[in-house]
Amino acid sequence: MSESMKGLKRTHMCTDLNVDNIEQEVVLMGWAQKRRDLGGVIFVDLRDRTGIVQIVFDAEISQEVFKKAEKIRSEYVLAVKGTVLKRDEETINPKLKTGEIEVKISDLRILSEAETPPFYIEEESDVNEKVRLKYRYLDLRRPDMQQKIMLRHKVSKLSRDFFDENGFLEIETPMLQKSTPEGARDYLVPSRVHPGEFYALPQSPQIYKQLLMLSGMDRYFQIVKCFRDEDLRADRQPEFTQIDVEMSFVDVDDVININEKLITKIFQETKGIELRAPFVRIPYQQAMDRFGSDKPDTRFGLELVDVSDIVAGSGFKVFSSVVEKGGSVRAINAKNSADKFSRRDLDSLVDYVKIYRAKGMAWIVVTENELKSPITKFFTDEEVSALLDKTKAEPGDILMFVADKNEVVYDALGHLRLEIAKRLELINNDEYNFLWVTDFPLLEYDEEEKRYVAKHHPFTSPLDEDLALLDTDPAKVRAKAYDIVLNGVEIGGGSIRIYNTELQQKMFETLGFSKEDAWERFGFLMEAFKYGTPPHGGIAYGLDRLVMLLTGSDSIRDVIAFPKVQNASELMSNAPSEVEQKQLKELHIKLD
RNA sequence: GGCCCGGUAGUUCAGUUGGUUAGAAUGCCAGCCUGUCACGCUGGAGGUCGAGGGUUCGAGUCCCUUCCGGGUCGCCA
Repeated sequence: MSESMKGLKRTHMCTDLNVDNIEQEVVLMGWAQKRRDLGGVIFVDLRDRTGIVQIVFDAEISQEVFKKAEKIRSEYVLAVKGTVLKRDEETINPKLKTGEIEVKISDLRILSEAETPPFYIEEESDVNEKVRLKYRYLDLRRPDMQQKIMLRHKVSKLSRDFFDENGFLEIETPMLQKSTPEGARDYLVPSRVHPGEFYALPQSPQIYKQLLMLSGMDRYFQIVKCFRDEDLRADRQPEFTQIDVEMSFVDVDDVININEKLITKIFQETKGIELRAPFVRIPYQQAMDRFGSDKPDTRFGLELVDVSDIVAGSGFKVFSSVVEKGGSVRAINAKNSADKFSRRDLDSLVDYVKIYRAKGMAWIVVTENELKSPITKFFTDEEVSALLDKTKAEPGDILMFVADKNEVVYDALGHLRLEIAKRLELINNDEYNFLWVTDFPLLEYDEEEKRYVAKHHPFTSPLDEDLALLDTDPAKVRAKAYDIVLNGVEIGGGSIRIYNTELQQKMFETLGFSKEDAWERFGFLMEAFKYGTPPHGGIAYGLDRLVMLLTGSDSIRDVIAFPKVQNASELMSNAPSEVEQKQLKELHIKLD
């Protein structure tokens, strides 16, 4: 049975009502959260996206309405007309925003009945995510999910308003574009009219936004879906949303300044948090040396200490040989952890660093009277005291060492640092530490491909002072690239771009492209640069990650209305799926 | 592709060394109940123990394969 809502027009959302509405006749529409039938009186919690209000059915008002109210079950959709009443002092519910009032109902329509949902619609539901995602439309009825989605809207809206006020134009760029196999895997879209040819879904609107600068649009932004066909993580979805930004006639400081204003505004207006700008800037190399990561969480210490010079000539071959081969030995001083980490805990930390390819982890437990350690016996007294000195070790501390190629040492200790902080509960969840990591390397050497690849992307400009190194020592060239990091999460990244044909071509050469190959793939861009290109640069934010952090969620799935699961499928609709032979034939595709 | 964790009523979970008819809470259904808001009381229904195979007199429990979900390494210009 489903009744018409004809003649009834909603006057208020559920939690619009308060003591100012007393005696008013109102019409509400929403879902029955819960029915409490006491025999002669029935209470129903009526819910919409604003929250809950209690409605009351009394047999004395109308037998007919009362009979109908007895049929109400969870998640029935109701339209009700009634009078707002003040609750008696002893029946006020302080847990509800509308707890001081209730609505006595004179007319009820059951607009839609509902099967019993597979899980109860409530805040902080502990239901398995598998079930939640299969019934995502029900999951999204839960108040905490609705708040997340509403906050996401607010961040989008604030961004749009901010960019509009600052002279940016929102311009759409193509979803079907040319595949450029540098970087992540593309999602490919077959062309029906060009047999054997494919479009790619954008990994980012990078080239188009640069061309928009060349077109004189001056300032661009777009809140835009991007696609990468790579394995998923808690903070990685195959389709995700970027706040994409590009500006003309700017250098690094200009981009950073305006973005600090954006972030400050978002935090002010969503969380009421007053951030202090300018944010800290840390050059990439310093970030690696101090935190072992290019996205450091600076809410706690535990910084890395390089002890290579102390152990280089020591009798401990594991350490000295690593230094000889150009690697390093670095340590973290876990302050005051000696009574918190048992031998077994240390063993588990040794296993932990092995995830990141470290071969092991040495440790020294410093106590009032002695050093407990499997390695101190290999060092002279002078070496040991130099180690304690440099790491500022005091009784109660534990020193943890990893020796390897720099890359491995950074990775292992960078993650170990986070793990120790987690275990020692050093992280304050109410703190929001923003910082910029700057001066990224332009290139990194890819052992597999035996060539340099762009660390950011191939359109990134080198630092002016490093330009000459491009010929002599490409690995040393730093880029005008910057990431914005919040509490150890990279929420955005960008760069100042190359804006002339020669440098762009040289960049492709350095990346090992033949001239023909570069022109075949990116010729339209280099051709465009010939026609008068303003210096330009920009940034792109991961909107999902930003909202994840703003809402305190553990996964970006919680801030995306209809996310994919780990194998990139969608549990509700069961996408992807096989298609009909006829469709394949039209697309000139034969399956292997 | 690798490693780790999980899958038992609708839901959240328990299930001992392999041993009777697989339990609890909650939800659901029915009846009663005029001030509840985790309403209460009485009664009831509800299970392919993810799937397939194996070991065994006997498997939710042990073994193999496989599917599904989560985390993570690789990967993510």
